[in-house]
Amino acid sequence: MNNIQFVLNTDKIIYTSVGDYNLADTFECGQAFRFDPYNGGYRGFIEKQLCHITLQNENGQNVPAVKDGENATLTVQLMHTLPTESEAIKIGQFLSLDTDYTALKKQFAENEIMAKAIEFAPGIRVLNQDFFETLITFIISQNNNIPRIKQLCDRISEKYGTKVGDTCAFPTAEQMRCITEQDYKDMKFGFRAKYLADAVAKVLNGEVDEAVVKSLSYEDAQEYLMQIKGVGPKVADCVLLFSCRQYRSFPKDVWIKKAMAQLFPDGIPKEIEGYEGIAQQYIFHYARHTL
DNA sequence: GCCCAGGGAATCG
DNA sequence: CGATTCCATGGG
Repeated sequence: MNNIQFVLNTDKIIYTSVGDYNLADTFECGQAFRFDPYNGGYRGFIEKQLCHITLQNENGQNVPAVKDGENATLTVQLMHTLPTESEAIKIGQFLSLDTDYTALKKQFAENEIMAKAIEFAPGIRVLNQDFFETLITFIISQNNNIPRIKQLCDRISEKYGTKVGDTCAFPTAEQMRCITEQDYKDMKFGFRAKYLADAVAKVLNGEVDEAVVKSLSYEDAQEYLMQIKGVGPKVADCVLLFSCRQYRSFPKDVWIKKAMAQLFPDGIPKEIEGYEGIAQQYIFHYARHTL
């Protein structure tokens, strides 16, 4: 892991020496559901704080993406509070600024097909999101499409989350304690209603504990999460990849199954071993836009 | 009306 | 075991 370099500037955190980052590819590739384009960048909650994220090139101009080797900056403006140093580090970790993607992609690209997938969206980063939010949003994601997943996540945030400015944070487990199965059905969550109720209950009573999940091996963590009704291998893999840094977790949705059969009929290439989850994001994006 | 969506549980052979 | 089938909802 790399050091995260940053400067604190009253209401902003400016991360320096950033390369290889595309905001749209990162925030709209289906790993996060509550970030939206805003004022030349993206806006959403990181560590419960409403953040405005922008990228600047070497001349300080706002840009949607920067390439490998470009000496760019990434600015996170906290919209309603002032940042501390420890928050800056956590936010940098959320944005995956502590992982050397240039080196990872060089390794992946030794495989020809991976090289093509990477070329299609080289600026994707796998975010390190909040555990509970990731668990709930990916239970919502099952047999569902991305626009409607976003809509349902927004709906539950507006009704139960903390209001901040003109938007709302995703609710905490405690804020979701009062929601009944019937409430979820009334909010059009359909057959996922009982799954959501079970997940919230198990987090609240400690049967599912974030610290335990993060202490377990990949296999044990996946099995542990699957004690929740409505959490199977795919949802568990998403939680482990997008909120627990289990980079060998490899979520297999309908797109990936299609893509793997077509692009990698002989199975997972050796070049991505140990980091299948990160490689998966390039393949997912490539498959969704070209197959 | 049909099909599908970042799946999983229940059921069946 | 693996393979169907059903589950709610909304968009195309």
